[in-house]
Amino acid sequence: MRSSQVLIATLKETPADAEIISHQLMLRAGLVRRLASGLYTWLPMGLKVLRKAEAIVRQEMTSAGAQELLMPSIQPAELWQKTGRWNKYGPELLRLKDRHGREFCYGPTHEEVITELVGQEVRSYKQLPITFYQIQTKFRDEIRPRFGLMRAREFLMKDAYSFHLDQESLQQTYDSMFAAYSKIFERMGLNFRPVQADTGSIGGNASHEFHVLASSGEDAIAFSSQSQYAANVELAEALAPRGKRLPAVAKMTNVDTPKKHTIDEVCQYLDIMPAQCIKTILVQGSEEGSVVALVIRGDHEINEVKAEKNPLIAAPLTFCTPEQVTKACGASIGSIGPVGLTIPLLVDRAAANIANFVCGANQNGQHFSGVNWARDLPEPETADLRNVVAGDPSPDGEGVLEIARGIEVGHIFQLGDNYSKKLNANVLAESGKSQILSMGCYGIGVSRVIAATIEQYHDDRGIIWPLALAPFQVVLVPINAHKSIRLRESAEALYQHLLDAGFDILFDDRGQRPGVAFADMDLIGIPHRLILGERGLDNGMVEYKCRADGSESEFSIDDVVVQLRKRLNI
RNA sequence: CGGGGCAUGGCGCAGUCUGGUAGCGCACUUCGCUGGGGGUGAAGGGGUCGUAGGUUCGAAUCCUACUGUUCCGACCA
Repeated sequence: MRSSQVLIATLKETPADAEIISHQLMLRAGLVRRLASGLYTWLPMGLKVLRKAEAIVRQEMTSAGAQELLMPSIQPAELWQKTGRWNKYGPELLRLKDRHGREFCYGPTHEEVITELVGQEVRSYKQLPITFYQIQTKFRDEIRPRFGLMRAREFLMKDAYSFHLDQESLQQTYDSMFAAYSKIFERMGLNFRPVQADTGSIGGNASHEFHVLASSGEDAIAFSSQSQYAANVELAEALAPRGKRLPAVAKMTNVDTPKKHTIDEVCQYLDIMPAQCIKTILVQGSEEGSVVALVIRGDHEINEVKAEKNPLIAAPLTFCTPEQVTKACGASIGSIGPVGLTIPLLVDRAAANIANFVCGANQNGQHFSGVNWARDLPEPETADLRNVVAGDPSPDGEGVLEIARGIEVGHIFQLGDNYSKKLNANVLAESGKSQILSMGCYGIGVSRVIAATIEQYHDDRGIIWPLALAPFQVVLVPINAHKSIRLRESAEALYQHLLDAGFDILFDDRGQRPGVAFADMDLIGIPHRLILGERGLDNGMVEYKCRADGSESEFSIDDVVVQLRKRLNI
């Protein structure tokens, strides 16, 4: 393609509202433009990239045996009412009415539609298992869209759904989707990790997320230094400490801690480490109006996902109001402790393992020190309530955990029969009886993958596309073509030659000054650059530069196809 | 939802405090010189100063309301 025929909408300056690097570079390279909060137009150059990502996804879905279809982006409320999600989904669901006053939503996901469809169209066990996928625009009315395309409201998603008679078949498709996802992200050239994940409100047996590793990632993932174990921190189990609790030597005493509320303040005031304190957090219990105390070590954090799974605790996890706190323990936030509490107490394994600790005294401005379980208060009921931290033992017993940041680009679930039951999706089984289908669902945030890729591959000049996602594989820049008919003709001929040889090539025929052309192409991130100038032409040579490592070389024009193929690894 | 910032040409910003009819850089158009990492000179085009009210002889500037947008928070014991 000729650059004079593609919109090259590069920006010299960084737009003020772009915070993270991928957002800045997508705007600067002219891949996208913002229309409204969380809504973006894909410009031609950006769309080329998006289509390449889509193509990879399509190929791997097809070879994993999934069939492509396309469902409407607008869905009737009725379907969502049947599964109960019309009420449950909350304000993220964009609801709308047509001219007759019928209610619809803009689909944030398509479980309802596909389940309904399969329930109608698939009648016999002989047609199973079956997997469908689509690449469709979704809309989720995020509380706070941010980071450009990373957390946009409208985004492009590949979603696949599989249908089965039994768990074994579901597991098989799940495994092949897992493999297909790995293949997809490998082909894109991404540094990624599959991790065990929480199934969230959807429920189900198994779930994995695929994360692109990047320091700007919104998720924390834990992985073992020695084994294959990897999990979202939301899920990663914090094992009980191996060592025995130290003996209770200190005497429990009441200490004044005026106006010291946070763990940090108390620790500084008493000159102790946060690990010697415990913090007590009051949350709503699962019974209406009840309150439960959660106890963790001072240097740890509550894991909401784990906590709300506890039968005593209300989901979603809700912290108590100041009034409830005062009523339950007689002190306000900052002075709560487990000693003498009459409400149910759940203690994290690590917090249960410390001795001679400091905690709130349930009296404002007072803490206890030298407190010990089984002496000053009963031996506690323990639970896993905290986020794992780096250095914790790996839950599989091998190695210790490390923590990294990740961008979630894919998520696969075993849904079971949650949706099929409610939408009555069943088939006749071999026995002649009708049977509810069991389901899996598999998503990839295609537009997010693009942003994640840029987070991983850029430098101070711009984007450095992995070959598989680059808008063009090669760019040909003629230098000073305006001055020389010979050069113009040679450049045209070379362009045609490379086109015929099957390269995905951009011919920069804009006639810009070399500096401008180079800067634009570096910003856009085309992996391989050929430069044709008078100098080289005299010797029948063309210059080559690699975007990723900056290496330069020169080779004969006659040899250019061979040389490029070598560098493109084809 | 709570708190803060911002809104002036396509982009980045100044001007607002102290009211007098809008400016800079980049980009864009034309012409010249130049031509291997965002060159240069000249001449141009482009702005209801977010919207609506109000104060005033006069409002980008002061007041009120609204809208948009963005950042932080919604893990706090």
